[in-house]
Amino acid sequence: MPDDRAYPSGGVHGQVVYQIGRQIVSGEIAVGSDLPREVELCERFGTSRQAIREAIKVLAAKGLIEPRRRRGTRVRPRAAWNLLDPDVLLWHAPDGFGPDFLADLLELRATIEPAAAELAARRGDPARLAELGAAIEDMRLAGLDPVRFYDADIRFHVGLLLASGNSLFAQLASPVRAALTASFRLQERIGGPQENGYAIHAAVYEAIAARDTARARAAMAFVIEAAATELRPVMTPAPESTTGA
Amino acid sequence: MPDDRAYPSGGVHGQVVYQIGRQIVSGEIAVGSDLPREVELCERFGTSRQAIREAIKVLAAKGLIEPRRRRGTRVRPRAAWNLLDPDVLLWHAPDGFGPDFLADLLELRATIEPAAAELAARRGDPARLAELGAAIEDMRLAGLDPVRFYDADIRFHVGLLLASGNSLFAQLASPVRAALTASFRLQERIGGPQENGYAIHAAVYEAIAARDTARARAAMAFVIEAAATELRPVMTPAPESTTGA
DNA sequence: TGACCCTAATAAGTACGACATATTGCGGAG
DNA sequence: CTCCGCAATATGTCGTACTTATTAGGGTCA
Repeated sequence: MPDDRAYPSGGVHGQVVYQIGRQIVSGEIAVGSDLPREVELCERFGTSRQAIREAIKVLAAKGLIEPRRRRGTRVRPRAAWNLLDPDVLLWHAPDGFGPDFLADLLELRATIEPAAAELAARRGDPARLAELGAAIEDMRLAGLDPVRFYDADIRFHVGLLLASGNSLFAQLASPVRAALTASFRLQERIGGPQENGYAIHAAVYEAIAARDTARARAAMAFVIEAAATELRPVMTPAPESTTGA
Repeated sequence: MPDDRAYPSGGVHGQVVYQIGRQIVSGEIAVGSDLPREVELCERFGTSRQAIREAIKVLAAKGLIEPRRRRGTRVRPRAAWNLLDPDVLLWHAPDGFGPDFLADLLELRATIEPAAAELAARRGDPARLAELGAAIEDMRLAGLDPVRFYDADIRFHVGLLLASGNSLFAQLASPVRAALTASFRLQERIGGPQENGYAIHAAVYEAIAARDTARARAAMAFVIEAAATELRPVMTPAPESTTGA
């Protein structure tokens, strides 16, 4: 699982970043409310003010909070959060994202990934395309084994963004990975991977390998549409649990 | 200029974040190389280690550097940088992005903005659409005044992303704004705004206001294509200056 | 009574000094 | 020549003291 997130990480301040970050993203600390004072956080976490301050600076760098003199440190509105930041996305995961955010993620995928497929078909680096082919082959070998299938699936979709040759598309690997992970968890409730999963992905790869830009785009759009169709009935019931492990 | 960046900001540590961030992004501190030791940075900036450490944590949170015990703090490969982070983008601006990165930005715009136009046409909040209309009207009034035109232009494109109703599309306001700002600077070399600028933007707005999704998408794609066509001759000569203000 | 200014309290910002800990490279023993 | 262990190094953590911006509240004057 080649992740790019940095928090949670070893070290005291990293733990604090994760704890507070999770509490904010999960809504436990409400948007617009004030964090406890630094000294109070020191007592709560049993750490020095140095560690607390470093954690606050990290969270502020990701747009979650805004420290100000005398007023204290306030949680910024969600629109100000760096939602595409790998860490911020990761902190969403335990709560399952929620139907609205998942829908946004799917729309982003439906927009980006077909374009990425087209670019990869047009100018994709052969080495990258080989990795895509390997991922497809692993999907075939995985059969109905969910773990192997999902792993190969992620490798394919992320690899596609890298193969697009666009550094900004590559940045969207985190949200795509997050969306896939969340989708897997939902799909498991209705019984494992789709039977046609391998076939529709292979169609994308073959179009890219054949340098057929239009077909690559269309095939990829179909993959996303299939995922959206499958998820639609599952994601409508909004989950209420905030205590989920 | 409604910005969402946080650095440069008041305060000592904010200055350090900006200085080092700029040096890394501009290449003055090479990728893969080590930053000076914290104590040495203290002397150089004339600050305490506290401020230096907070700055390092902020830059690490944005993926630029990776501190490690005993080894020191190393500049991470560019692929690890959070290129969509508003601050990281802003730190690119003084160097003019460079042709490759600008091309990536344009591809991102060409992918995202037509989709955003379609979504805005489908379900855009009337209040947001009104803002779009106001921006269009300002573009008309601006005539050939570059400053007014560019301001309205940015308001239109950013407003469109907000009107899409997708929180992740909204996150891409920063890169879009960055791309527009960079484009303006290049276009000025070949003589101000395009004459048909207002007309092609107005076409997008009218399609959205008429809730015509297909026309909105097509009109927006045309706007981006026009911008790309106009920039193509200007952005090929790679700028050499790193000393820019 | 109401508006205004000044003061004091507050919480983040900065600074300095010390120690802890992980990691790497070097040198000696086998 | 290999391997083990020690020492050097740079970040990580801690504690305390002081500074500064900001705001709330009280007191004064019109």
